[in-house]
Amino acid sequence: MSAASSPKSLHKPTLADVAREAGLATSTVSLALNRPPDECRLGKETRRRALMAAEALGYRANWRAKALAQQKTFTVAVIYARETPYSTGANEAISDALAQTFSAEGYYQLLVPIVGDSSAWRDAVRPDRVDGCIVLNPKPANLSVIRETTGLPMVLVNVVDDDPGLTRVVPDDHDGARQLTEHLIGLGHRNIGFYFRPDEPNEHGQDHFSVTERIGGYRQAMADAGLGHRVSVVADLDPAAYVQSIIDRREKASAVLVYDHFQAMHLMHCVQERGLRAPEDLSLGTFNDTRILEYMNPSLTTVALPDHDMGELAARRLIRAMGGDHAGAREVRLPVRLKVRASTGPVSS
Amino acid sequence: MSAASSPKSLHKPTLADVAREAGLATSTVSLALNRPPDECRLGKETRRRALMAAEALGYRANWRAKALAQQKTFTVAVIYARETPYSTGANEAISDALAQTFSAEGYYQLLVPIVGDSSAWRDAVRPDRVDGCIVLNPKPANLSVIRETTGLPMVLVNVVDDDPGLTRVVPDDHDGARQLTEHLIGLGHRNIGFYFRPDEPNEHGQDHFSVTERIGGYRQAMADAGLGHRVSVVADLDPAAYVQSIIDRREKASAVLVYDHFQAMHLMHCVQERGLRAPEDLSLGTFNDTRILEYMNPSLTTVALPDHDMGELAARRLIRAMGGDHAGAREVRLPVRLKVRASTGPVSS
DNA sequence: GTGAAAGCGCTAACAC
DNA sequence: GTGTTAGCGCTTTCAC
Repeated sequence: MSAASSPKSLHKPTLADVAREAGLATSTVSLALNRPPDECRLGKETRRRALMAAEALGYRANWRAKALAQQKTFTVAVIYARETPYSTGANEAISDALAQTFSAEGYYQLLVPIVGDSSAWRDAVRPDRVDGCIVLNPKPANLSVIRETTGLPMVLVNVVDDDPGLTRVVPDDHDGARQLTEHLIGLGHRNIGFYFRPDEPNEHGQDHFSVTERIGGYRQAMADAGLGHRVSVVADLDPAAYVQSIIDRREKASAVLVYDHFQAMHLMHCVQERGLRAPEDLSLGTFNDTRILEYMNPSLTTVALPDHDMGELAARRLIRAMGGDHAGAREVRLPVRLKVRASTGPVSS
Repeated sequence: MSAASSPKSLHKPTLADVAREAGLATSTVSLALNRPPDECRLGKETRRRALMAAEALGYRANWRAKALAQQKTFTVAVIYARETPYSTGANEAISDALAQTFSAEGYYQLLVPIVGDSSAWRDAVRPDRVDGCIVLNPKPANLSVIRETTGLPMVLVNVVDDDPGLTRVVPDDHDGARQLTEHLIGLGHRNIGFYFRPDEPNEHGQDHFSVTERIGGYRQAMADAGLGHRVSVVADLDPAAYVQSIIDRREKASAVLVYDHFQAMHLMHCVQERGLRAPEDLSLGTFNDTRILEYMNPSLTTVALPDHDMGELAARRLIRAMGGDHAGAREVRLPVRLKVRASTGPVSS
């Protein structure tokens, strides 16, 4: 009688309420509710009584209590950099796939923006708060902090890192750049540039790994075609200035790979503003396949990353890891696909 | 001695460990750790001992246990429709503001996509799981389900609804459409159309409220200018067909309001593909201010919604509501701003 | 097979 | 001021 909380009509029913209703012990009801019929020895009639009572009271196990008792939260943290808003452009399909997969598997997602001081967001990534975490698109500077986050199953998405202990899912950016470059070479281009505009001089002076990868693929394709001496990577001009340098012939380029879709759109804008035409005067190819690239005039040739697959695969790997299964390759590199559209054409000079 | 778990070096220290280390009771340590010095009567020396011990052991309160004991999770659910991926276009700044505000206030965000059967996501929105929820951009069909979610403080973002019990933060879409229409009228246009492409015939046949609002503002501005008879809302043609109807003169329009930025880009694409020029042959204005609209050629005139403010305000209102403070207007309508760019110009005929 | 009881780790009354 | 104790609601040994 001491701890017997009376089943006030507005009070959510607890396990104890159900047990009383069914005339059983709480432990018995708990078993009936959580274990598959075969996995526990429970009288058929007993089980039925328990289930009926729960049903009758509209019982739902209290999530908080369950989390404490089971030492699990069925929640994963999705850590992302605020500079590249969650699900923008490249991240859109990734995050959608994460959401789909995790909710299908009964996991909740805690959205954790990396913002400011690391102590703030590190708070969310603790074993008593989440069961695992996905790290989306981190820059090297953040990665080093994240790497220290011990004791949590973790999968990195879209990051190349040489720490062999970390599981990661990445797109084959290197190959994408190679494909795009070869496509341009195939169109007769010889003077092909790579344009990239760093976000901002960040503290650690390190760009996202994909910059390196894409430039690498570009260089290699150029070298393979005997055009190594024509390689030109420009990273210190704003789009308008870059276009000007092409017009002035200081920069010789009939085709340009642009680091990402965003910069490509910006560059295209400047190109047309200065009266150049694409692809007649300049061919433009880029990375990421967001739908709006089709709506540009001309529509943009781009390297499509396997966003959806990356998200789904990362989620599945994490779920497995949280289950204790750490098998499989540390780095999974997924293939990309070149989508040729109107912004790249034969060299015209 | 009975319940004294030995402080194994790899075991996370608990309150009991700290208490033992400090030679105090757990309750005392709990007070010292959680209450501001003035709010509780604790010996200066005692408090110091408690803090030192916690520090020494690297103690962090277990989140799960705290949640159970306090009946709070310091987590809010952010419910959004998967059809409009979280943070795409219009939502980008909203979700960023939510993230900023909530994390600054110590709240976690649970990301809850509305996908498929409502039972799946309703699971996340229970008082034992989260302390409150934000509902982003819901369509009427979902809204009715959400409305039943009882007992949770809730703030709707970007939805007009006549249920007086629900707090909501909305942009003044009606006024935006009015401003844009007046802008076009001011440029000499008389035949001004409104173009809108429904997503898909959804089950309930209801469009997002902003459709109604924007068309309403457009109609009103036309009527106010004595152009009521020229109102033409087209919703049953795809962009290409609509452009064709303009070329054929079946549709008389020298200017068009397009429902959103996405459809506007698509329409612009079709316009240019058919050899029309904007704004010379057709002026185009739209809604939502995502950066890429500037990169279009021509850049697009648009009605910018107060995304950031909406997000921040919604978060603050929810935090207040979770604290028990339900004061303030049920509907907060935030002003929008017209951004005139290159896609709208004087009528040329 | 079923039930009693001991936690999970913390907070909050209430004695002392 | 500080310690004792009783929960928060569920899971899970372990007797019976």
